[in-house]
Amino acid sequence: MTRRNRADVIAAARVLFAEQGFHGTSMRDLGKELGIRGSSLYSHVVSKDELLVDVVREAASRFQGLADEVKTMSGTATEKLSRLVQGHLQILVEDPDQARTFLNEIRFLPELEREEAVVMFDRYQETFREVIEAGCINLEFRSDLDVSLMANLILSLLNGTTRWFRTEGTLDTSSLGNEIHLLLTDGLASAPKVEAL
Amino acid sequence: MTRRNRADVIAAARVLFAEQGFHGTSMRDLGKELGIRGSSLYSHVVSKDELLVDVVREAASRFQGLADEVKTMSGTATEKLSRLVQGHLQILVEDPDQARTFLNEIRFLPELEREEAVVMFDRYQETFREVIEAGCINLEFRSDLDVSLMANLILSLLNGTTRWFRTEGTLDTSSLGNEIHLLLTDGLASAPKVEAL
DNA sequence: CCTACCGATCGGTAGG
DNA sequence: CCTACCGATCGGTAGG
Repeated sequence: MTRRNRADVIAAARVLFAEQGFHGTSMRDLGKELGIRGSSLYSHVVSKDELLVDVVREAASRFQGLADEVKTMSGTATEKLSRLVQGHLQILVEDPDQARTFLNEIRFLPELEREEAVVMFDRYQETFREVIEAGCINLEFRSDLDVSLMANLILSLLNGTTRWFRTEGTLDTSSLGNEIHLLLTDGLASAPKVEAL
Repeated sequence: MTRRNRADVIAAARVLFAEQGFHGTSMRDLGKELGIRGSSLYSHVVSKDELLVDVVREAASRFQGLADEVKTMSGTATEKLSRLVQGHLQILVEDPDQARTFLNEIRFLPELEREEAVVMFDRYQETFREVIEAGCINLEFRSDLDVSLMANLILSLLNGTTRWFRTEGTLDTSSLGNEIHLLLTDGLASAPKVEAL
């Protein structure tokens, strides 16, 4: 085994913060995961808090990237929503530990960084609101929708998948995305929709 | 101030476990919340674990109660789903701290109690599956639905509301329930549905 | 319900 | 990256 670097330490933090929580993980736990002493981590990192900050920031930047992509994308609101759903799921699935740490441990960040993360996530959520709003205006979606409520509901649904969706199962990620998008646009009900003119 | 009892200690645990997490809350924190020493809690409770067990069990029993109600209820699948949505939300809203502790801290239970809680929650989720399944069979819902996937998605959406829904806002709980039920059955899309014969 | 205390563990530092 | 160590805090007990 070669020497560990900062990236290794952050990788261990993603895993253990996701599994045991930030407060349930000690620096010695992280060291054990890497085969070194807890105190040795301080040659790579200045504090335990910093590790959480790093994991949350890398997740936030992924979400930001998706938002930027959708903002410059052409297509209907339905297509943009589909891309948001698929892209969001992809981020959750590509690194589930990073995603779970982001979702569950964000509240344990130092105040300044927590506020920063909250602002970032609201900017991200704003993209959802814009897409839904556009769909309401051009009548792809019901025009009486509570836009920010719907954004909250959609994100709740997507983020909740981290609690039970496993790529090892029979359903792959893009199929899950299709199912979710269909549920969001058409619902569970069986009657086929009449096409709007 | 009169002497505190076991119920007071559990009440404090609901609040602090929800806000700071199980591992982020010390017995001294709980004592401070009640205006007594941390060590004094041990005249009401045998361990810190026991507090988490109690909070999780009381939440689980509420969900079980809702499941029992719906199982003996008459009506269409759509009506039963609506009752599950409203009832589930009511439980989350009536004691948000209890609900958040149940949802987020369940993984920190001692193994035996954790498995017990997982079984309980699956029994509860089974009620959702039964209602969806019935709706698929009688064509209220699309007959090709992946039933257990839909149950997971619906519960993800409902449980996610604990992260942002506040009763102090403009939207009351039953209106939220109506919005969610409408989203689940009919989706976002604007075209009116053709009635099934 | 309190004081006084236990051994274990915490995040982190010094010095190599 | 290690050993040795710091003061603070942890869950919990004894004895009143």
